[in-house]
Amino acid sequence: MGAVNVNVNIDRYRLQARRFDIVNSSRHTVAMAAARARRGTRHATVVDVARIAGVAPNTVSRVLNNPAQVAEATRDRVLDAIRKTGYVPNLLAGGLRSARSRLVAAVVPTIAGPVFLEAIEALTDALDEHGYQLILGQSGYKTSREDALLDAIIGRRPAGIVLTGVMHSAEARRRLAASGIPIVETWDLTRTPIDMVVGFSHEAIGEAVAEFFHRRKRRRPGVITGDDERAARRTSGFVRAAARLEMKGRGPAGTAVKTVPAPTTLASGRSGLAELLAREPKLDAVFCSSDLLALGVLTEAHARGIRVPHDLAVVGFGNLPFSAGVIPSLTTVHVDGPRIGRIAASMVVARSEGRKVDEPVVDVGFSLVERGST
Amino acid sequence: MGAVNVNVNIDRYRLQARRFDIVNSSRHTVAMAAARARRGTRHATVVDVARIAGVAPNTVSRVLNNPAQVAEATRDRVLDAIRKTGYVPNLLAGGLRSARSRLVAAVVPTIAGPVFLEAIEALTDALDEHGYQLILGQSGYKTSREDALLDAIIGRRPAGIVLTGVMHSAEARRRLAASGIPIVETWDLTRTPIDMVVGFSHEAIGEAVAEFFHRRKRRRPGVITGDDERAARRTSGFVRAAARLEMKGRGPAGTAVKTVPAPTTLASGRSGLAELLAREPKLDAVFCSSDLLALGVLTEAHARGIRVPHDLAVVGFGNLPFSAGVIPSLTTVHVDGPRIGRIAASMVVARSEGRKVDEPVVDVGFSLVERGST
DNA sequence: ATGAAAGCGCTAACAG
DNA sequence: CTGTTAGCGCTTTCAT
Repeated sequence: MGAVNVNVNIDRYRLQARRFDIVNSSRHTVAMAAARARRGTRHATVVDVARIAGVAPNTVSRVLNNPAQVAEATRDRVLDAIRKTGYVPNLLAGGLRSARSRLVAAVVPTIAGPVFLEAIEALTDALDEHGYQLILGQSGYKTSREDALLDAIIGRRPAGIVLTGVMHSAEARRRLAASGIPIVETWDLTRTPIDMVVGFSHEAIGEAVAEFFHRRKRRRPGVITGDDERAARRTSGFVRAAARLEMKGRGPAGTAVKTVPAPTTLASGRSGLAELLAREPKLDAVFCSSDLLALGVLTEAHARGIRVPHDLAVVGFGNLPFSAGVIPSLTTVHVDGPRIGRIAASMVVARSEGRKVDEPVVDVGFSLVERGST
Repeated sequence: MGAVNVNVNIDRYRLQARRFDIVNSSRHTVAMAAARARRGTRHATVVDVARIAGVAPNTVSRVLNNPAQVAEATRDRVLDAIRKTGYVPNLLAGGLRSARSRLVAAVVPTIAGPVFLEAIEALTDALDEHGYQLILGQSGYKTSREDALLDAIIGRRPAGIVLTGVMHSAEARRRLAASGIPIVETWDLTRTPIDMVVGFSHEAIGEAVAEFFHRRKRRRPGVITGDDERAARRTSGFVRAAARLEMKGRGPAGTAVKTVPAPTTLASGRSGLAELLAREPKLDAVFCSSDLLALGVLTEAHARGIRVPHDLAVVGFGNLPFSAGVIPSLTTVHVDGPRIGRIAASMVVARSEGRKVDEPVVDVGFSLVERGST
C-alpha cells in the first residue's frame, strides 16, 4: 500500500506527498489500516480525491462548497475523482472545522401524537432543501430528561433548535438562551420568547369556538380537554369567553370542563361525554381538545341516541385525516402545521447563514372548519 | 502566530495551568475570541476545563467517557470544572476523532403516516438510553432524492441506518452495503437483506385475513388497498389465499381489488367501497390496507344502511388509536411497532459497540385483533 | 485560480 | 492513574 501511494503521490502531489508516505509507510499506515479494518469501513477522504485529481485537498473542498471559484477544467477533474472514489464528505469533520454543522434539532414531547407530524415533516423537507438535516429529540413529557436531552443536542452544535411546546424548566430555558444557538419555539405565542417564535394563540382559539357556539344559540357548553398546557389554555380562553357571553353549562358556575389524561384517546372522549352529561344533562355543545376526543364524543352520542348536531354540537381540534370523512363530519380547528415547519426552517437557515430574521415572531393563526357536527 | 504556537506547544501542559494565561494573553487569545465572536458563541472546550481542574485535556475526556479509570478526587475536580464552565462536549469533534458519531439515521417515506410513528418513537427513546441520537430522513416516495439523502446520511458517518420500506434503487442499496455502516431494514422481511432485518411478512398477513374471512363463512371478499409495495404484498397474499380457498368476489375471476393512491384517506375508503359494491353487489367482506380506509368503509356502509358486521365484515391494518373506539369497533391487524423500534436500536447499538448481533433477521409477527366489525 | 499551512475539539495510543 | 503526543478529515487563511 505504501509503495502504491508513493507512486501516485510523486506524480501528483509533488514533494509533500512523498514526504507524507515516507513518514507514514511504517507504523502509521499499518495503524491506520488497522483502525479502518476495526471499524469496518474505509471511506475515501479529501486527500484520496485530491491525489487522483492532481490538486490540493482544499481544492476538493472548494469544488464542493464553492464551485464558482474553481476553474471548470479543474472542477471536472475533481468531480471525476469524486465519482471514481465514491467519496462522500465527512460532515462531522467539515462541521467541526467550519463550526457549521448543518444540523437542526427538533424537540417534541412525543412524535407519536399526530399533531406535530405535519410540521415536522415540512421542517425536515425544507431543511433538506438547504442541505440541513434534522435530529429528533423527544422530551417525553418528563422534565427529568430535558437536561440530558439538552446536552445531547447542544453537543452536536446544531445550527438551530426547534422546540414544540416543551422546555419547561427555567434552567433549560436559561441554558438554551445562553448557548447562542438560534431557537425557534413553535405551536404557541409565548410572551417571553427565548428567541424566535412561530405559533398561534391557544386562548384565541378557545374564545373563537365559544363565540361560534354562542352564535349558533348554544347556551350550555362543555369542554373535554387533554391534560396538557396548551389545551388548558384553549380551555381557559373558551371558559372566559363563555362567561363573558353568559353561556352557562352546569348553571351559573360556568362551563362544565372534563380533563382527561394526555395523550387523548377516542375512549376518553366517550367517557368524557358521559361524565359531562351526568353533570349537565342539558349540555348542547362540546369543545374537545383533539379530534380524537371529538370522535369519541360523536361515537358516544351515537351510542346514546343523541343527535349531532341537533342535540349536541361538537368541535374538535387538529383537523386530522379522518375528521372530514366521519358521519357527521367534524367541525374542527385547523392549524397550518406545514407552514409552521417551513417558517421555522427558514428562520433557522437564515440565522445560520448570518442573515437577519426580520420577523422573529410569527402568528400563523388558525381557522374554524365548519362541518356537519355543528 | 507561528511563534505563539511554538510556545504553546513547547510548554504544552506541564506548566500550562500556570503559563497558559501569559502565553495566550497575546494574539492567540485575540484570534480565538475573534473566531468565537464571529460564530456568535463561546463554548468552553476540554482545554478550558482541564486548565481549571489542573489536569490534562484527555483526563477530562476520560471522566466523561470512562470515569472508572480516573481517581475519585481528580474526577470530582474535573466535574466541578465542568459545572463551572458549563462545558458541553462537542460531539462533532469527539465523533470525528473516535470515528463513533453516536448518530443513527432513520429513513422513512414520510413521517406523516401514522404507521411508523410508534416505531420511530421507540427507536428514538431506546437510542437515547444508550447516548445515541436519531437523525431523520424522509425519502418522500421519490427515488430521485434517495441519492442525495444517502449522501447526507453517509456523510454524518452514522453508527447505523434504519430503513423503513424504502431504498428502491439498486444503486442505493449497493452504496449502503458498500458503506460498511450497519443497516437495519424494518417493516418487512425481504429475501435479500442488505444487512439486518426486523419486520414481518405482509404476504402472511394477507393470507391470515383471507383465512379468517373464510372461517367466518364469507365467500365474496374484496380488498381496498393503498398504492404502495407492502400493501400490495398483503393484497397478493390475500388474493392467493382466497383463490386457494375458493372464495370468489366478482365471480370466479377472483377477489375484487380496488387500489387507491397513497397516502390512504377515509374518503378513499368510502369511494373504494362504493366502487367495490358496484362491481360485486354481494360483497360480504373487505380487507383494507389501513385502518383509515377501513373507517371510510365503515362510514360508507353506515351511510348506505349496510350492516357491519352482519352484511359486511371489515378488517383494517395498523390498529390506530381510534380503531378500538369506533362503532362498530374495528377488527384489524396489529403490528408491534415499538418492538420493531427497540430491536432495531439494540441491533445498531450492538454493532456499533463491536458486539455481534446473533439474530440479524427478526420476525416480530402480527396479530389479528378481532372486534365488532367482523 | 490554486496551493501550503494550520487547526477546529476531541480521544486513541503510548509512556510513565 | 495521568500526561504527552499525534491526528481524525475537513476548511480557513494566507500566500502566490
